[in-house]
Amino acid sequence: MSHRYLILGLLAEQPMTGYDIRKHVQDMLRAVTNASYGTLYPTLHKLLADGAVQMQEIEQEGRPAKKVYRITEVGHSELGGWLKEPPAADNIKREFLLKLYFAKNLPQAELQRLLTERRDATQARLDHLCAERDALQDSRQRWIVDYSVSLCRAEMDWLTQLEQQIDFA
Amino acid sequence: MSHRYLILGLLAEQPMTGYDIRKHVQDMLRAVTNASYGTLYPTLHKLLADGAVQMQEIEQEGRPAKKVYRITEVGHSELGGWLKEPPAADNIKREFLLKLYFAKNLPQAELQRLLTERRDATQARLDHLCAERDALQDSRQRWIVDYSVSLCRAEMDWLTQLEQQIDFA
DNA sequence: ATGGGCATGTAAATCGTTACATGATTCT
DNA sequence: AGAATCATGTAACGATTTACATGCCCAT
Repeated sequence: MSHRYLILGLLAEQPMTGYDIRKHVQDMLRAVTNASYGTLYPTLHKLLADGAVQMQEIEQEGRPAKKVYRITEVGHSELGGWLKEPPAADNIKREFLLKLYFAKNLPQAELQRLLTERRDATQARLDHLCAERDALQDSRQRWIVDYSVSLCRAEMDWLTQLEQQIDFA
Repeated sequence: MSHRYLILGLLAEQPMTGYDIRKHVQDMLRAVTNASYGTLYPTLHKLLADGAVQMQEIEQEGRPAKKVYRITEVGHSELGGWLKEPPAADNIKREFLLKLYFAKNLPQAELQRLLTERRDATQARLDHLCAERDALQDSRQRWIVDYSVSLCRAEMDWLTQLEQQIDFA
């Protein structure tokens, strides 16, 4: 997935800095991507060079100026074109699952640790999502969070079953 | 995720060709990665150069020889080391979700099409997984398939709810 | 004073996809 | 005849991560 459209779409809602975009990615769009600054800033620069976004430097007291980006007409039409195309298939890498798959080469204690840590991480994520969800007014944002919540819950249930199977084995 | 360990792990179970590995990825390990030949073959060559795997050319009648790879002691110990480390976080790209997030810039018809196509794809995947599951003897393989089934079901439920919300809006 | 949040970025290295190229066999 | 399966690979390109570099403010 090109992060180009991620940025364009976010800027279509409101002007933002690169830092803001990164936060949105971490907060709302975790289930979409995990883009870091190393991806985001260069893409922003490219978008600027292509005329799809504009940049305005805002002076701040006591800290360096920040660069606020906003989408242009060019950017809008590019976004529109992309939205109409069918989405690319999901691309997912789950190292955790791979280790589980190879678990027979592992002592039981290690296997249990793997599952426990996964459970803890998933639970933490679920808690965070649920807390976040209540604060949202925007329905689309709720859709995305609900998606993540559903998947987390499904994974928790699966983990529970798995742990039982392993305990009785 | 380095596909290095994926290959090592598969070869730890039985010797295979690059082609076989690719099939395993498509069949059992869809939820883990989607690596293609362009990743797999070069990684295999690297592993061979590093002495982590061995290669044996098997002549075949009526078709070109195939190259069967098997893991070495070096490879085993590298795999063992990797297995003990905590897994990297999931790395996820879901363009579909991103388009949904930006759906307010889209006419309702497009939105519905997006959801319908997703539903169809997910259902097809679910059917395939369920059929596959019944044929499995290996419990670890069932774990992975069960994981995928759980997530697919959760997504189907979420889609149903979403579609209802949109119809009444 | 230490760590976290705000805020920007770059460079190197690696990772991965896509599209191409080849060729025989078997199934429909 | 045409498609699928078996079987190998490469090259070009694009995407992404990681680690680094900088610097101020605020709270503990």
